[in-house]
Amino acid sequence: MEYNFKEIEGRSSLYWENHEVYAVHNPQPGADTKPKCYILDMFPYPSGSGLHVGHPVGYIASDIYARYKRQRGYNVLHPMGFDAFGLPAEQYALEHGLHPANTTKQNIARYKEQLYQIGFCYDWNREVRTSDPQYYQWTQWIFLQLFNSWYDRKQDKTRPIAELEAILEAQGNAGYENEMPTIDAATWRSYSEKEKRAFLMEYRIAFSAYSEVWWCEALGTVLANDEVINGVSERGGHPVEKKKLKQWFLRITEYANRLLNDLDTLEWSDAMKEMQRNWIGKSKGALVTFNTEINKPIEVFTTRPDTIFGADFLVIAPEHPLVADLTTAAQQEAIDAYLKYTKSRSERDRLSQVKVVTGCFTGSYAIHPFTGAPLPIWIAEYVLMGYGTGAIMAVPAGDERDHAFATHFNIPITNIFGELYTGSEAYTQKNAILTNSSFLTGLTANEAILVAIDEIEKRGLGSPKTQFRLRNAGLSRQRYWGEPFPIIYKNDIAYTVYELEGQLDKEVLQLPVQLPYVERYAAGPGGASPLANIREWVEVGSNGTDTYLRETDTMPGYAGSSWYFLRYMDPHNNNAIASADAINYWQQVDLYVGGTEHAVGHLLYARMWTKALYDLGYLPFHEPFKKLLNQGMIQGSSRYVYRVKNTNTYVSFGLKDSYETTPLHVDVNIVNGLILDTNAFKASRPDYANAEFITEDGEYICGAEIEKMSKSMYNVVNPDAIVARYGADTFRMYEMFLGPVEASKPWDTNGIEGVFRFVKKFWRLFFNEEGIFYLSADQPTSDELKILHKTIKKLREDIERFAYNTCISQMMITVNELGALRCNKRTILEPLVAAISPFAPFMAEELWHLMGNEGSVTFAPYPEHDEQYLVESTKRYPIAINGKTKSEIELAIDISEDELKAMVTALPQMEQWLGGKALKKLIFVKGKMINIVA
RNA sequence: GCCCGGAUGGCGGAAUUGGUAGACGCGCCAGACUCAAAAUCUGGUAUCUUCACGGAUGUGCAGGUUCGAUUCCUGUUCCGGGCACCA
Repeated sequence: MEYNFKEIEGRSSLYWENHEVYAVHNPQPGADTKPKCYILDMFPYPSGSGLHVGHPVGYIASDIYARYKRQRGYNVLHPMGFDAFGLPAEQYALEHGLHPANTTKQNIARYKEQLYQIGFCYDWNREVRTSDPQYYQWTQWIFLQLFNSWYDRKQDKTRPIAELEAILEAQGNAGYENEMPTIDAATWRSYSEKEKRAFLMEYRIAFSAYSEVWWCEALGTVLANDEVINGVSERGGHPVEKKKLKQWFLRITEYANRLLNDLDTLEWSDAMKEMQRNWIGKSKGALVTFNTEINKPIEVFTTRPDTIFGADFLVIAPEHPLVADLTTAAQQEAIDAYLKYTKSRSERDRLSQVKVVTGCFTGSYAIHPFTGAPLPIWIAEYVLMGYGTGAIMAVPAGDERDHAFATHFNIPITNIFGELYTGSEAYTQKNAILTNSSFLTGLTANEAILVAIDEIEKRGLGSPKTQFRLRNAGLSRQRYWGEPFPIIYKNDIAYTVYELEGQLDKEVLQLPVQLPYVERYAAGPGGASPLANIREWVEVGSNGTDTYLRETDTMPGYAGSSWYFLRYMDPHNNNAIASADAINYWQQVDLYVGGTEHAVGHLLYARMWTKALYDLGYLPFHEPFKKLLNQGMIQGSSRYVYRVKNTNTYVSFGLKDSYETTPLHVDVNIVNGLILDTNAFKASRPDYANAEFITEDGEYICGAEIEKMSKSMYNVVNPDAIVARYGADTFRMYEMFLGPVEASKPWDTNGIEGVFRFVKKFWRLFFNEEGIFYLSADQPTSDELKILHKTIKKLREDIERFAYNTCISQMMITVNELGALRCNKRTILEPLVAAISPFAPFMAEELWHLMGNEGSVTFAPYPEHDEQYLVESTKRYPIAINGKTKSEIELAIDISEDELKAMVTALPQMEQWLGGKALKKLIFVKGKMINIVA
């Protein structure tokens, strides 16, 4: 029987479905069961264009591992779902008038169809969609936990806000100030409800605060930072302005240290950990207070307190609260102009244009805390209010930016590095011995830092301080297609829906707070979310004295994706995010597979949510993803045609240099290798219909280029077409055969033929010359056994290290060797079917049943190798002269060194190899090689 | 600028701990089968040199350590990714 993948794959799919082979069960607590293994893919955002061949790489890699682990006896949780809230769907809705709920549903259906045919062993009963109210009620629930929590810095732990209230009530906040002033219990008790709520807001993990957004009047919407380029909108180039809005944030900065330190416990790539470390950006330094002429002190943060005697001026951010006070009348006009300039600049602009030095003198001076020297105070855009204290002491001799600034504005520079400072550029290394630095003179940086901080503290000028680059995460979006906040403002004070119980109708206060249906997605008044337009939804009640209004912002994409791995454990639970039993059983994700583009966003937020839920007692673990595997990108291989200038004639690649041509992308799907299907080309676009070709030997040869796989390059290859032509098993294996999972590599449809041939050869081993399924019951030979056991050993080793490309190479070798031996013995082939099953599950399932086995090959134990079949009696040793291999010799494996030496030195070629020189040494590494040193 | 990763035949890649560089596949060449093609099968295929046996060179480049280096060290070039006036 010929290998007919369509029939085989249809039958296997049906079998899996009818027998619910992929259903995963949570065992009863305490039951004696298999060990668990949780293997997770980063769930996709279902875009309108479907999957291309680059998307499934990670899914196939994790699927192979999941199937392997099942065959090794694990209870494997391997689910899939959809990150279904998000901007593109809303943008599409704005442009086409289609409701995001509908387009999202359609896109998901398409994705599922594509995923289904590739044969992933997902338990679709556990599917989650972040836009499903049954799902997002728990996203809202977690938000409420975060709102109802604060961070206890002493215990380094998230605690319920009620416990903070009890502390305030009993003793005030002494010892628990965080960023707030100290108050005593009497003061707290004297506060009004509004004052108390405002005070607590400064402690909550999920809190609200004023913050700026980019508002674009012409587009009628709020824009993200990267949608604003050079002060205008990316789409359409419309003017944008900053608007101050009250927004929700997560106090992720409280977790900075733990997020940093716990990286050491994770099996992630060093690159990935490093990216997170950089993002968190811990730096140690000191806060130092500089008094000013007007007696309003400025606090600066510095990582180099050792260079304090080199401080020649201060720079504060344009947004610094003291700017107005410090500006003298003479400088007022210049400062106003500069502030106007910085207002027009996005933070991205301010941080990216490194070469341009701008700034403005306030007219005031600060007083150097040690020398008493007057230091001019400047404002400049390179100092950001959001980092440190928004003020720096500028040390031009030791900092490049400060140096450029001082040079640009002709500010005199104090040299504190002796000859190491040349005057033309700053000396930033820490190995200098300080000069001209009072009590620090003669010390190196690392010594001086300690001495300086000590002295600063002694004189009450400041204190050591650790600063993080990480900022609190914005949780508000002025958008429609996201989770509504379960928050209601009673007389402008934010309350959770639960807190208002008894004051409003029950339905209004229930989770989920449903996203209402809208017809229009345009922004609400003053840059508010589209939800603000729906008065009947927003205005949930009024009793004459109190007004109740819903929060109209929605949550960003990362809200739903920060905890989805928990929901898969118990996806239909209506009483909790997942039952405690389910969470205790499945625990951390053992293997998480996804792209590096989520290095900081998603992975950092998910880690923070996990830590908060752990602190609050909902989880028994504080890191979500134990091992992380990053799949590389699949690049596209573009094809070009060369149009002769001002004609409709196209010249083949090899002849194009004789003409003046314009290279044009041509759809890779109408090119076979490099040969263009000229008829398909003519049919592809009306303006190509009359195209003429200058060919080479009758063929039109295209040019080729490796580029990103994208629609605009016409190099997108759809997996559906590949599966239709070669079958899913071949597709799965070819994706893996291309190279290591982590590496980026170009897609080349041509190469798939090799894998397709291999699959057909594997299949043919099970059929006799008449095409009848036939396996022999004969005893296997030692050669056959050796092939089998060598293969099993290699497969097990390579699967464990995710080297699937070499697994497939090994199976190709195996099939070639068994084919040469015409081996059709059941004892050899049956274990091979089980062994290939993770890679080619459809074919394996079919063969498994043809061999008369009951049940699915999915649970067939993965074969084990037996060393006894791999023992060799002899070994072909390479003989090298001075490290260069010259010859080979076959020797008994257990030969002694003396025997070997006698044998080798007696070889007739010895004289020639030594070339007249004496034998200095003979190196023999047992089982490896022989080296003759002359 | 800083941090991380990488560079091996015409192409994708292999070599797991310092021990026969180029496994496996694509492509290409030759042959078998065929009226022919497709499919399939067999053999060859790093480079230079030699009629051949063989010899020399060879893992981005320049050095070093070692009996022996794709692998370790130093420097350097190029490519990819991330971060970026972060005080």
